Amino acid sequence: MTSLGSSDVLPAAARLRKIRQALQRTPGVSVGAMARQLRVSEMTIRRDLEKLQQVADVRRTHGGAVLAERTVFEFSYLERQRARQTEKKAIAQAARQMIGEGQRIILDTGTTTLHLARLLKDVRNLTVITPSLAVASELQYAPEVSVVLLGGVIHRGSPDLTGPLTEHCLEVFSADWAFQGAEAIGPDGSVYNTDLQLAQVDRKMREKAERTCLLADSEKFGRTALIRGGTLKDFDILITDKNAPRALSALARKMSCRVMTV
Amino acid sequence: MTSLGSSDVLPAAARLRKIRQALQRTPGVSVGAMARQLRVSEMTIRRDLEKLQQVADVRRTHGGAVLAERTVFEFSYLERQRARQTEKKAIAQAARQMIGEGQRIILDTGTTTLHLARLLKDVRNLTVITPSLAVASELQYAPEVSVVLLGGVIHRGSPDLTGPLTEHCLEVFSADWAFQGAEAIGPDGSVYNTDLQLAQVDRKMREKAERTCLLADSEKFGRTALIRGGTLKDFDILITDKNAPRALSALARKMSCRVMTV
DNA sequence: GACAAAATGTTCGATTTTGTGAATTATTAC
DNA sequence: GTAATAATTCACAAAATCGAACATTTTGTC
Repeated sequence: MTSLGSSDVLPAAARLRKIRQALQRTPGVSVGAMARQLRVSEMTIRRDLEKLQQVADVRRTHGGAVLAERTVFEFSYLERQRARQTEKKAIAQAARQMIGEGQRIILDTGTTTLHLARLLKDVRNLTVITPSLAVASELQYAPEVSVVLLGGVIHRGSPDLTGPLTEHCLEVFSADWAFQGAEAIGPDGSVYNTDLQLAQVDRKMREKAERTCLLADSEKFGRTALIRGGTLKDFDILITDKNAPRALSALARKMSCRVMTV
Repeated sequence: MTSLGSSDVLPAAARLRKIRQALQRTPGVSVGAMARQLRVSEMTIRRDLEKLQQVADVRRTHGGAVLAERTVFEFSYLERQRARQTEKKAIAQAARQMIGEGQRIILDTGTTTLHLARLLKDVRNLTVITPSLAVASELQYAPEVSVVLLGGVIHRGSPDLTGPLTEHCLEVFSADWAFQGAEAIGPDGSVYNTDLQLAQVDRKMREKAERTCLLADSEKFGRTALIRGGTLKDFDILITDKNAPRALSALARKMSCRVMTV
């Protein structure tokens, strides 16, 4: 492949082109390989790569070079659980029914609320307030929906913003609904989060919404987690699935929280 | 010495990409398989995975690694930024020199500031406050940098947050530096933006920073744009490139704005 | 051909990356 | 629960790579 044409050294410009081509084919080139292939010293290749880095989308690395990354902005996170997708979708569907045109709603972080976000793309004149980059991303192109992203600190590997700034942002809003998930719901009706900051943000959200709704599939019941962020009393409605424990209805009623089962 | 075989050994960075690609194809990779496939020791793969976990959407597992779920914001505006790349990079480099460890800086929206963001990944103990999803995305995996995303409304097709909420968020901060771009700089030293909200947010940023710096390549001079957001008086330093007009220096001096040319 | 300028090659100490084996920790099987 | 097995981490030595300085070759110009 390299041996076509003259086996002599190439002019500099041609060498740069060859390096660039090689980069296009493979995920990266090594200084040594290029030097051998183009019959020049390694130092020359290094200087070439330095040059290419200046003028082209080539990035120098130890041992060689790679092509610069494409420019797509992505936030990534580890999906908590793929489990219970069906239940979560059904719960989201039920929540969707409660939202009307022109409303302002607060959508919390979580997989269930993310499902809900997907169902909101065609609600007319809707305002969605959220600390979740995933929710924001999901709705960014919905023409009828305006998305307000709350401020906050970005945590590595997590798709949501939390912290004092997030609470501070919420301060200025008032919404028709707040939809939240939970990590666990104890047998006494306590609602748990994994994280203190998250719990505080959640509390503030409930303050700022006229009505509040908790989305929790049946797996969440009877467990606990690190932070007790509130109780069922704090929610107007709880939406869950058919596998939720029997005792739940009575418990919720005592705490003046309506239960919807899907 | 280099003439030995080993023609298929990739530089480290390329290996990281291969691993990431493999991860994209299959739900997970094992340390052993990767080591065999890439002809390196398992220890090397472990170190690679550790690195990937730090800087990318990869999560380590016992025995291998998996890909974290991604949230993608895609914006098309980057296409036109090809122009003046070299100048913008050089300007960003100069700005980088002014930032020290442990500082808090505000980074505005724009392609030049995005270039600057790329140079900040290894600044220790840095806090970056920004309304730009692109900047936030760029720095989300920098282990030493904490990123505060300001709240605001997401506009379709634009990777940044603006509006009253953004200003409200800025209220609580105070920073060492504010770095901003501009759409145009008039012959009288007026600084122009394309958008009123952006201009207002910019003004607030300057209020909240001890020192302010304007990043503008020479193409911006002598033009105007929709909104007059401020003047060179509002900036302590202007960084530009060699092609900037001669008159600029005198003009800037009159407005007590230091000029750096790269 | 003679000269200067640019490009390339060489050498070498410093730095980064990699491999190895022992000690430690997690996972699995029982 | 415990033992057996696999994976991980740690520390250190070996190997590869880097870049600067200087030597050498090539190129362009008169």
